[in-house]
Amino acid sequence: MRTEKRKVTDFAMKKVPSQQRSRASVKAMVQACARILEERGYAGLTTNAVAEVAGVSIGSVYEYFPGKEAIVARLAEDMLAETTALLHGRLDLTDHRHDLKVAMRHFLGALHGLMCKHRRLLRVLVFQVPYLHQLPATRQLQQELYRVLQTGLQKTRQQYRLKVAPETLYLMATSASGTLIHLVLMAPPTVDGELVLDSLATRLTDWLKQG
Amino acid sequence: MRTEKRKVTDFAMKKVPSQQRSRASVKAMVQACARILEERGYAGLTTNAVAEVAGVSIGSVYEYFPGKEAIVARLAEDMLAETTALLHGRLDLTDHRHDLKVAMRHFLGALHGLMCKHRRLLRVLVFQVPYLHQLPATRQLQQELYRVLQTGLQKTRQQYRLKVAPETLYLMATSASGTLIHLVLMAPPTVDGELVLDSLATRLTDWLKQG
Amino acid sequence: MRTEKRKVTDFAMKKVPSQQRSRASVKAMVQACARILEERGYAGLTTNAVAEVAGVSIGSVYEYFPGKEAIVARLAEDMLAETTALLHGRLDLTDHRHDLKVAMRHFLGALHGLMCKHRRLLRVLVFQVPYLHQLPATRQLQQELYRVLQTGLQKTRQQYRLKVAPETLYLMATSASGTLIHLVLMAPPTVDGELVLDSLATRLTDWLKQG
Amino acid sequence: MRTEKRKVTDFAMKKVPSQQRSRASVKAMVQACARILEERGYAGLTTNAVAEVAGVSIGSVYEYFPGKEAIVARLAEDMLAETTALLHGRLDLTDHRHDLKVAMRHFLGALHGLMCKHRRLLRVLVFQVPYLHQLPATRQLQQELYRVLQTGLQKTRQQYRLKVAPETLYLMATSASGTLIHLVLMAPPTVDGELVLDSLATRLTDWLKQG
DNA sequence: TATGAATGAGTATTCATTCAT
DNA sequence: TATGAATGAATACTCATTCAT
Repeated sequence: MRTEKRKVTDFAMKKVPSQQRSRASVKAMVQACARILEERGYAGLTTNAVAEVAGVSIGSVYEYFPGKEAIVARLAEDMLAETTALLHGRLDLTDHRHDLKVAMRHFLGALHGLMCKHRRLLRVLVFQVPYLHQLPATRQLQQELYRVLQTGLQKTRQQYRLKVAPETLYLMATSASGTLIHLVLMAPPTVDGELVLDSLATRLTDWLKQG
Repeated sequence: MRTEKRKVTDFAMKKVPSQQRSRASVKAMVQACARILEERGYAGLTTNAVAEVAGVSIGSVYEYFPGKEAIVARLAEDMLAETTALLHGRLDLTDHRHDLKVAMRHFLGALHGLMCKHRRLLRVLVFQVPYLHQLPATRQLQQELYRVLQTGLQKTRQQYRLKVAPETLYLMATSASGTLIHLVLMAPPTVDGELVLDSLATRLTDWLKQG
Repeated sequence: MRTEKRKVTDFAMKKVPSQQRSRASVKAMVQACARILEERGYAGLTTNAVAEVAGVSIGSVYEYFPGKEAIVARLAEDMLAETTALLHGRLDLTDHRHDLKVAMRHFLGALHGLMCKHRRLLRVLVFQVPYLHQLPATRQLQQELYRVLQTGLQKTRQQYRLKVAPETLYLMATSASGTLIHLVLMAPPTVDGELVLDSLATRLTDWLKQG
Repeated sequence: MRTEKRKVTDFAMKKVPSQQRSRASVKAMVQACARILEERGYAGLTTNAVAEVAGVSIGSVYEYFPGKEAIVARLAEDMLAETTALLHGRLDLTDHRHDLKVAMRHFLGALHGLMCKHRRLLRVLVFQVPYLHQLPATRQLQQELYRVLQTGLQKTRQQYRLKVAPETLYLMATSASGTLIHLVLMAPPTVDGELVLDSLATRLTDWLKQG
């Protein structure tokens, strides 16, 4: 029997590990996936490589994941969780500050730090994974960012009696994230990140006050 | 990208060999397929085995065939051609004889001989190949057999002023082919094939005269 | 210690289930085997699939069976038992009737009905299971059929004072079973099964009276 | 003689086509490359596919390119040329206008139009080609953009007596290109591109006047 | 006994690349 | 120069079977 191929990327895990042993295995696989992406790029990510680096058999990989795409999806989810946790923490900072610009700077700095920490991995995810934007985690991250920005600014806005048009908010979000991506992944080493962040925070704040 | 599997058995060749070299390669692959089926059964038929036995690279196999099913299909076509050639020759015999029973006996004998020649291969094709009845060659063979029988008997019928109901013809065909298959593939060695063929010819002839 | 390359298939159960629960499990496995064969063909029959469909663990499957071949063998035995029971019942019919043709028709009808009931399963068993003819149940079934035919006809023969040569009996048996197989598994839907059975019964009876 | 495990990608053509026919072949290959990237993604780009779609032999492909990376590089160069030509044209517009904001809007609109025209191809290049940022054309494009922006604004600046810090220029460039990429490749269909461009032009102009 | 996590040999298939014609 | 047949290393994925719990 021949088999026809059709693109039906499946990002869900086949089975959720319940026992302790299997949970450790799955964790090792996801970590192996991250390491391989960093060191060899997406072209170097093979299921066999994941198995080898994780120290499990290839059979075990397919026990839990339908293919490497699902491992990447799981990795993205872990990164999303880390980011979300951080953002929520930084949001509190926003609340307690009276200076909008300082709060903004903190927010950007936190994001920037996290992105730098995973720079190599991020570069591969952004520039090489063909289905990154179909990943549930990616969609959630975008929503999350938007929500955090909106909620955070809402309070500030009330404080400052600011009104922000949705258009402006969208522009701010893309402008900020675009600049951060650019800064982290593409800027030449001569560029001083801290200065760019300062400048970005200033611009965004001004923008906001005028929007 | 994951790929979904759907049963879409493809029996057609990917490419028809045009150059002499490639035609020799394809022939070697089909012969290898036959040998492997005989010696290891259908479970032993792998594309890698075909390549190895044929003395070509695995890449060459996939150059011409989409999968092993297509190689089997091609083998079946070659066997069909051999059978058809034989039947047509034997049909002439039918024409020149005046004794219906003798003609029938010759016809059955010829088929039986051919089947015995490929006994091992036939056994595997009939009892192990899951898609044998979907093969174009199988359908053609059935039609061919039916046609040969019909045409051959038509002349005899005119000679003898016999009338044969379609129901009877179907029964004769299945009865004959069933018995032959049984005789060639399943009969214990104690059974005397020649006697069975004699008896079958007699029965069929009587049947015909009464039908 | 001989290690054969060619696996020597083992059709026997490892352990006979004694407790009620074990027997239920084994029954579930065999039924799962039947369902899978019907729905996915022999290529789809894996020990893991059997375990899943049967709702038991893969470990339990190997507790009772040395491999999937033994499960198929067990399934064949169950089918043999069903067939034997039916045939014996139908044989009684033969005894009480005075018309040989009617009795023969009943016999064929009963067999045909049973085969139709398991048509899909039968098709897979006959055309895909490589070791069907090595199965104890298959051999027994053949013997049983032969025996039933012989015994049944013996009485009839005495009644009618008929004498049947062994050659004829063999031909009748293969002719009948071949036609039935053809009718159930390969006939186009345009063929009227009842008519074919009528015709077959007539022929066989005539045959018998002449044999 | 060092043999690197990690293949050192070669982006240069093996041979520059001199004859007319060769030039047509190479053009066909590059166009085929573009079509395949659009329709099948980078994973679908194989040298064999390029040859087939271009209607040339696989041997010819390797006659001119050392591998598919070089074909992509050549494609990128063609796109660079198209972009450069357009930008230079739009730059003239900037010169002749008195309203900075309108000029900026035209500039952004022109870029946006070009990007939309190649949206599918651009998406694959940006998000799937692992070596996009190593491509000579990519580096040149960045320089070109920066240069155009700098030159264009220099004149405007003189006109308006504006002074722009390098930091601000960098921020403007990344902010603009990031927003455009986001708009063209990632924005949900609900986003009104024209409005975003208006807003972006306004912000950049204000930014400039304050910088 | 029963479970199911883990194993890894084995199979199908692709695709960059060479080279005889 | 151009062709395209041939190669084979590399990759995805399955499934029979074992064994610690």
